[in-house]
Amino acid sequence: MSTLATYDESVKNRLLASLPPNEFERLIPNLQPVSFSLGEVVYEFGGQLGFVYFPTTAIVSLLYTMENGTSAEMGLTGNDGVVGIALFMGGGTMPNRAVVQSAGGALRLNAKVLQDQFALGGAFQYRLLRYTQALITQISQTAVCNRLHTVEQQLCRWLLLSHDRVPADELIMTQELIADMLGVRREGVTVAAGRLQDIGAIRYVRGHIKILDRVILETTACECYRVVKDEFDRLLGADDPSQRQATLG
Amino acid sequence: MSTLATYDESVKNRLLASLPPNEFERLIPNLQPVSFSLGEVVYEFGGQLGFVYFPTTAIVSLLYTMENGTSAEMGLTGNDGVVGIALFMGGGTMPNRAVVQSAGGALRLNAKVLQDQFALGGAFQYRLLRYTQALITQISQTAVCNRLHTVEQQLCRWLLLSHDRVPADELIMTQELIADMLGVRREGVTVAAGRLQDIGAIRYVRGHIKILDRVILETTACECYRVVKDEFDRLLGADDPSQRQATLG
DNA sequence: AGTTGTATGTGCGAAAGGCCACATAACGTG
DNA sequence: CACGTTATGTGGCCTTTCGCACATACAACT
Repeated sequence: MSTLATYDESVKNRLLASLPPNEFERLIPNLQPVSFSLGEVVYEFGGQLGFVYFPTTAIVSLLYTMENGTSAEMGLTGNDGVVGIALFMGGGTMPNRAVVQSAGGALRLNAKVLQDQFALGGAFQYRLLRYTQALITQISQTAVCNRLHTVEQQLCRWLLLSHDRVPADELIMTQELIADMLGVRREGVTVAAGRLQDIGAIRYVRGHIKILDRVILETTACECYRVVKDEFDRLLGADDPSQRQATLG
Repeated sequence: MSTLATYDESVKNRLLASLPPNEFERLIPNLQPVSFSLGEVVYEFGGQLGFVYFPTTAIVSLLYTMENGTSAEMGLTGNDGVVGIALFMGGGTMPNRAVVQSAGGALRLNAKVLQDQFALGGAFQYRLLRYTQALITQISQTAVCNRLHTVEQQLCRWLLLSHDRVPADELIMTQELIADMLGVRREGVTVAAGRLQDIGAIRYVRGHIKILDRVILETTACECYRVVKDEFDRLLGADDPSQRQATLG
């Protein structure tokens, strides 16, 4: 019934693309391309997941929502990772929501297949766990950033993280939504974005943000962006599966 | 050379105690009891770990330190978990520090043995990953809490989390150190702690904090404490390894 | 072209928390 | 028991952010 994913589509997700050929090809017949629209909810607080998703062009935000309705973003997953880590970590559900922050495609993988492949302990397991560790770093740094840095710094960090995960220089995102992500007021974002526009780092019109100068953004951002970026590069970049024995036949 | 851990000591760590007898007994000969003093650094930013540690009576804080020296706590590990997840998650190092927040004992396990046992994919792997997921929840909730809640609420959350992990009603901890953990000023803690003392929740004298009334603390705390507590109970409480196939012979 | 909805800009007062300076109080040590 | 050290208490001033109210501006559709 469902369309099968092609090789070309599957390599767009860097986690999948980093797998050795035999594991990669074993997965392809189980991957189904899906399309996410802006604002779509991938999973809800405590909701059981039937699939994990490997974004190709979509970006998904992990959001925590408080009882009083305020929310904040913990992390971002793009074509570098996977949404739904609770399925292989063993908990089944997570106490947060995953919302599509940038429309695009993803490849979904059935939970049962995922768990079977994970249990084999090969490069797939290794990659999934390393990605999870990178995600932990991102969440941690977000926590610190929330505590210690200004809205402007956080906005820069957020713009850079998002920009890293889309192919274009334009982000489709209103200031209102960014405010929700950062857990601040919309007005605070307006003011900070206005400053960034004044110094020529970005230009924005009604929900369309153009990244003009990454260098300015990087110098205006707090160190948090770089720490997260470096750790992602370290953990997901150079492929060195020899660091761990492959228990694969 | 090193003393071996006894059965009685090993069951004091709940993660170890939850293992089926065959896996538990296989680990015991590899566990060495160690003793941590207050303030001792278990591992540094980026430092290679030779061991993981299963606290029995000690409590270990995971701290992020900024370039300007300010720091904040991401999570807390007591006898419910393990310190050094980077060793089985595959990254080797983590960009944070682990500091002993409450002196006490732990059991250490050699990295190589850990990885070999982890690769077997049995209940041990299952438990370690579930604990890691619980830790992710704790870190995430800390992030949100930092963003949205008052120092007083955070102090309550912190006192409750710490109290859950020690056998006594007294915490050995100065307000200065608590301020570092929460990423706030020492004076802010003084004021908040003063209020909690006024309403009869705690009593403190020079680094000795007595928990007098948990109910008051729980009502004064934000929801964050309960969310984390519930998730820990769900993930680490009832033992149901049948949710995942044991690939053990 | 006008209307409507959504997005953004701006200006207050209030609150929380940061930074600084210093006062008090407990404890240990000689 | 005098002293220095460490821990806690307090106040004053400043910055950041919040919360609210409302002004403007762009975009799409009739």
